[in-house]
Amino acid sequence: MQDALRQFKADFFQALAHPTRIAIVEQLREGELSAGTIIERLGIEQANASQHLAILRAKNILVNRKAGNQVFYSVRDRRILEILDIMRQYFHAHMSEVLATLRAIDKADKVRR
Amino acid sequence: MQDALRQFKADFFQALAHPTRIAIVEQLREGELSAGTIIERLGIEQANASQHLAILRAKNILVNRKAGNQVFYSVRDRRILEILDIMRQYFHAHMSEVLATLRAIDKADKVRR
DNA sequence: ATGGTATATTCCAAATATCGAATATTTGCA
DNA sequence: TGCAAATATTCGATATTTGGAATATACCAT
Repeated sequence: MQDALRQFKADFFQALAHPTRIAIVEQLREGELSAGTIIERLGIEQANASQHLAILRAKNILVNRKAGNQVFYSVRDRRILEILDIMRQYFHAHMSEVLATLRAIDKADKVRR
Repeated sequence: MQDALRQFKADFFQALAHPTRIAIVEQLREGELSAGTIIERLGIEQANASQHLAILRAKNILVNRKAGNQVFYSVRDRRILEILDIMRQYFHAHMSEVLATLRAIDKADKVRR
């Protein structure tokens, strides 16, 4: 049983373990948005967005509502947003590491060019 | 910059996206433990434990302290435990899915046998 | 019915994560 | 010094994740 709980938690974290999926959840902080709006705001590929949305749906982090042509997504449980809030405090407290991440990304960009 | 923050968050979630690593952090809830104690309590391979500990160290979720022969690990920031606490509320609220995970694991076990 | 718009799914290749076995490193002690 | 205990690292095989291209599906309007 303990194992199942841990697997459940691990699955949950795995679902959020991608910058695009974090970005999607953050976009939905204020309320539901259509898939198209999310794609537009994040500037990502349609297929890619749809795959990430499927993952978030499968883990029950998002729920969706069809309205005619469109599909509107929203965060199912506000505790998920609470977790992201704590995360924000957490990395404000450890800003130096965030900056290290930033520098690493910048360096990788330079290599790529 | 926004991207770096998201990458940082994603890395954090990724670090916790494994049942063994969740178990390790939970073991450390009450305070530091040696690597050997963690291995003993979880009943996992030494090499495997060491790899997971390395991941948690790399993401600064754990800190370690050498004392002679042994290495003691502890959770660096109690906000990490807060996040796990919220997770507990979260899956109590969604126990039916936890049970579904449990059943899925059970089923997989049966197939394996 | 036909075409257009919105979204989802499938397929494939590259990248990454995982595990156990073997090996290496560090430290304490005879 | 040399051996044993504790921990870390490397390596190779396998599994999972990821993104893009192509394709499929659902719904609406004409």
